[in-house]
Amino acid sequence: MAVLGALAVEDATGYGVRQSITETLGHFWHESFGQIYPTLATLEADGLVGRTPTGKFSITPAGVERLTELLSEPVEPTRPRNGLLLRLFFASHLPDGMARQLVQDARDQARVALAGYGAIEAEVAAESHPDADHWLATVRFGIHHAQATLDWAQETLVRLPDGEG
Amino acid sequence: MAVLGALAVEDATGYGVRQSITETLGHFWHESFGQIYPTLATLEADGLVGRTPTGKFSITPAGVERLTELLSEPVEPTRPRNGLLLRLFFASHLPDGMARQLVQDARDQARVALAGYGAIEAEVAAESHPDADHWLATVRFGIHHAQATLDWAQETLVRLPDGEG
DNA sequence: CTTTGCATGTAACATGTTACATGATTCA
DNA sequence: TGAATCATGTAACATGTTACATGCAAAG
Repeated sequence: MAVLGALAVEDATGYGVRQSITETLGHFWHESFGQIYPTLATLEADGLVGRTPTGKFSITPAGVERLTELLSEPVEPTRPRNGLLLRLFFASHLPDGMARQLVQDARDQARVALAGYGAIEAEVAAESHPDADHWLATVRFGIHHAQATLDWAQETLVRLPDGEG
Repeated sequence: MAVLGALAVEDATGYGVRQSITETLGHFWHESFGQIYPTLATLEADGLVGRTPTGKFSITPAGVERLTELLSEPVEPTRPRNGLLLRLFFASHLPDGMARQLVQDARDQARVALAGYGAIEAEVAAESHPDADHWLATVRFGIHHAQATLDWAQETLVRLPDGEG
């Protein structure tokens, strides 16, 4: 889905697909290197992607159809694995002060993320691409959640007694 | 880490460990069935857990030490896989109205989650367990993020033109 | 002329899920 | 007595990551 989607936006080499996924979808999706090339090979064999004269991969009409099909499948719920919350839950077994440190780190990361999203938001808004509305929606999701983490961290730092485990 | 942590809270059978993880840690952690039993076997072989006379697993002093060690390891960043945002990003290839539907579904789920968290929050606050502060912090995280999803969904529904792909 | 980035791929490894198999106990 | 829940485990399968191997091109 991610590979076909990336190619639906623009033609690219396998390397380029990976860059698109890392840079553009990076905030909400990832694909490892070892999956992209085999996937492209399969897609090509199935006639869902072809090659341009310059050697780039290019999505075919059948590929576009398949993409729509894939996107229409129900969203499968993600299984959570939040290492921060797991540690916080068992914080009584953590060395003194470490729980607090973890929350501070999360706060700092949220601040950085927030700044990054702000830049992307401005960029997308300026571009006026036909898909800008949807792209903006994904960025706004990131902003809301980064802000939530920031608010939570600040609230939690007030609530957790200083120097506590 | 999750299995040792669960046993640090109370003795349990393998089945019970799974229940603890599903019910108590469920909002931020999961372990599949096929992992818990092999893990328990390894932990027992390593002397990190033992058995009570009633057959339940019980964490040993060495196990507690190991738990602290594990919890002290750096939080490894999770690789994102957000099916909702992926679909939204490529929404121009989605059938008409489906993007809107996805956001509405997310909003409804966030509302349900929020109500659930509220109940848990009240419950934890009432218990006055020594770890209540930390447990509350994890619940508050869920509340902040569910609220973020709710706010985002409402904002997005206003921004996305009606009946749009 | 050498380092960085572009480009392609594979194979070994690690992780994680599902389905199956089995049986005891409890409750209606 | 039959269904649901408790309880334990394994084996096949699916998924996903890392390290390795290779080579070209551009920039400094």
